[in-house]
Amino acid sequence: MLPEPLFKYLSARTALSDRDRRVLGQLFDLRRRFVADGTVVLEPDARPTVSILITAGFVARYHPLSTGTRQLTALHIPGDFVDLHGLLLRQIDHGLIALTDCTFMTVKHSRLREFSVAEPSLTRLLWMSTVIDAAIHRAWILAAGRRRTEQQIAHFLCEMFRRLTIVGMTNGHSFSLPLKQKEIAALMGRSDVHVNRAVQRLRKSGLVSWTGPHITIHDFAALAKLGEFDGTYLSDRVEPR
Amino acid sequence: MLPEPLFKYLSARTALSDRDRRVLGQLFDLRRRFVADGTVVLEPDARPTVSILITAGFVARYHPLSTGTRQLTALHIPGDFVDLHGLLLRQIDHGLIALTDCTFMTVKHSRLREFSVAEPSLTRLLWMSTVIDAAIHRAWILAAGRRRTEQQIAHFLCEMFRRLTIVGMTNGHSFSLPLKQKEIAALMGRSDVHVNRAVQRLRKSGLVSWTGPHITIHDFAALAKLGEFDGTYLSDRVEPR
DNA sequence: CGCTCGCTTGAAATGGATCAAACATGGTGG
DNA sequence: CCACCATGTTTGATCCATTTCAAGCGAGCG
Repeated sequence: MLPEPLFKYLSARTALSDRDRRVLGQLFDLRRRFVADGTVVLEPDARPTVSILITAGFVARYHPLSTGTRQLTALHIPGDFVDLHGLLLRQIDHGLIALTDCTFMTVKHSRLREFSVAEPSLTRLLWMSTVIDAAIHRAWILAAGRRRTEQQIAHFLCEMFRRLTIVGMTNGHSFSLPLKQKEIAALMGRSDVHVNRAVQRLRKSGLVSWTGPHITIHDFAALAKLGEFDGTYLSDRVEPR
Repeated sequence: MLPEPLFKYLSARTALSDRDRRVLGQLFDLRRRFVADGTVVLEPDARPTVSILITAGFVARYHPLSTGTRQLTALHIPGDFVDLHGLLLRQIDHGLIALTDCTFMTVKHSRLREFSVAEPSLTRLLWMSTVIDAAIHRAWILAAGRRRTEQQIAHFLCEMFRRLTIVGMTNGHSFSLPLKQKEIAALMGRSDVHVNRAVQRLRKSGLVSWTGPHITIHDFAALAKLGEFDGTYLSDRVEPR
């Protein structure tokens, strides 16, 4: 069966027929993979032969730094194909690390290659998902260039809220973001101390409640304005393909 | 005929047969497009029906800011397909602006869709080019995050040198980068004044000569070390597909 | 010759990094 | 049940990177 989060991810962007669902579902290997919080899912110089779909948990792309630490450059959630890149590029430029306990499904690259011959229209949907990733990257470049960390985090919260909503992981205006502030800092490319202060300022502004992993956005419009968030790049609307 | 820069771009990543060359070449519309420096090639909310390949000149992706200015988030050079995104996503989240006089070739989306049915293997090559774009974006997120401006620029120079070399636009250790410092600042997400000072420091370090658009890298290895540049993400090696 | 544009310089204000320590927590073993 | 530890969050102080505003410089061009 087509994993539920992927179904939601795709359904938010295009109409899927029953056949599409069935055919896509047949892509995946039967065995699921479970990994614990903190596991390196893919080493930076690996040459994987399978692609990974997240069905539960959070995963980050990381780049090793000369200081020995890692900078995170992307955050992936259930429904995200984290490693289609490996199908197109033999050598991967980054690693993947689980930020929570996770469940994956996998697809063999050989299977994906057959699929691209047999199902060009559905293949374009997978292609689309990598293009959305790129759009998200550009939004992050933009946000990183913006002046205040507070705005950058506001933007990040808006994005996560929208992405999590698509896969059904929000509850009203609330959602769970099981990341340490240190990890958020690594994602924002800022120091953890500074991120902490920015978070506190956001809380004081009354736009969001944020205790531990539990986040509630009280005023999405205002938060979006603060972070200059425009969700167009997430392409979450139903369109013909 | 297959445009020369695209041929070089692809050849650096995979082996192309004569047939591949011919079939790819037939993708493009016969008419070329010429646009002048400063032209907005694509408005941020456009819904293009063609994709654009750069055959000459430099193009940037931009995002309008609330201040009325534009931040640039990517720089594209000859051989780059700048707008395959439009094929996969109906609504574009950013604009394209010519930073120099440019020449383009275009492909109709309808043509690309047929192509993806008829030529799945070559389609994966186009897909690959969008995945490389994403990898470049991640490298920029990284550079914008933890690095000082000087290092960020060093990284940028290394990347441009490698990318321009692939499409045959370097001459020994020299190349032409016809961008104003203001535009480079917009790409780096930094102020123009600060970029200027960082450039001066780079010049003083003796690693590069840089007068106007003319850049010479005297010590690539040292520059790469400074900018923590690892070109893996550009995937410029010949690999089977 | 004077104007414009892009590059350069200076000084003041601020955001963010870094180092170091205090303050929660929940979890563990005694 | 409590003392203790580990982990994550918060606070404070200092230093440096970067922005902003403002003005000077130089080359190319009508």
